[in-house]
Amino acid sequence: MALGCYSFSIKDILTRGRDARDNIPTSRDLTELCTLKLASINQDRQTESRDGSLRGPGSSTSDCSDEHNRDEMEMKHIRQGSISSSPGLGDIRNPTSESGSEESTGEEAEYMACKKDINNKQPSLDQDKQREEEENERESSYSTVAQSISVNKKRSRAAFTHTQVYELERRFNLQRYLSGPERANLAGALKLTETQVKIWFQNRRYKTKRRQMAAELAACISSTPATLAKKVAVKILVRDDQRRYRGDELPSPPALPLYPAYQYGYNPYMYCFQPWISSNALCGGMH
DNA sequence: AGGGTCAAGCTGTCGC
DNA sequence: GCGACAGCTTGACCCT
Repeated sequence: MALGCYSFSIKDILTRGRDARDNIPTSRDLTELCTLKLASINQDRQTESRDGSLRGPGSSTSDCSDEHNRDEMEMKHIRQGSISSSPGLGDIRNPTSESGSEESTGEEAEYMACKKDINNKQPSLDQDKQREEEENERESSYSTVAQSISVNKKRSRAAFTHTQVYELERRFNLQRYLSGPERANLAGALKLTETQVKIWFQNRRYKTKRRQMAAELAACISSTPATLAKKVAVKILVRDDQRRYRGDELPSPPALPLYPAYQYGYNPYMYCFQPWISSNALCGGMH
């Protein structure tokens, strides 16, 4: 059955729309898409490295030394503030690290509330320097604000500075996985915690994967719906006014359970098509 | 108000 | 058992 090529779960139905929208590049995404292009080049090498020996590419011994040397050089540049387009890196401050804890706190929530106005007024990368100056001003008063306000348990989300994100993105383009020392170096240079760097890379990998899957799916569906529809195998029952099969040769519908998969305890919508299947497998499988 | 984004939370898996 | 990962989900923030 042709429709079997597209199996899906209820969960997919509920979330696919959002993922598809994720694939639509916003103005902010345009920058990311440029960097993703380079990232995809490195992906295979990183994936090979990751799947190769130890878990995690950064753990591979040969890569580790090279990457580590490069890492040291990068960190040296960062500490010297010599990286183009990222002025004032040495001034990077992070609210969570300022609070002395890896977890988000109520203090941070207060900080973020203060930060909100600035972020609204300074959305452009061109104004990064001015924004960071204002952030530094604000952060100097942050500690006193945090001390004076009772702890609010409401969960808050740390917003990394443009410079921090820039450096994270730049590093992500170089390598999708970081070893422990590399992560520690990067975290130290960006004034983030190792956990924050680790989580950022996890989220970034997942984001990239989601967009790739959505793009492949969209491209495949838009290019082949007619083809898929044509590839339904149908037995010719009558040709030239003559029956081609005897009655007992035809499968009787009641003999075929409607959803046989149910009998074996797995989702009938999931048995054929995985949404992350490659475009080759999806498009080429029917030819 | 509703939807998008994203850091962080949660769960299960895997290698050591 | 621990740490890192994937694959989501949650909740706060932001934009229109």
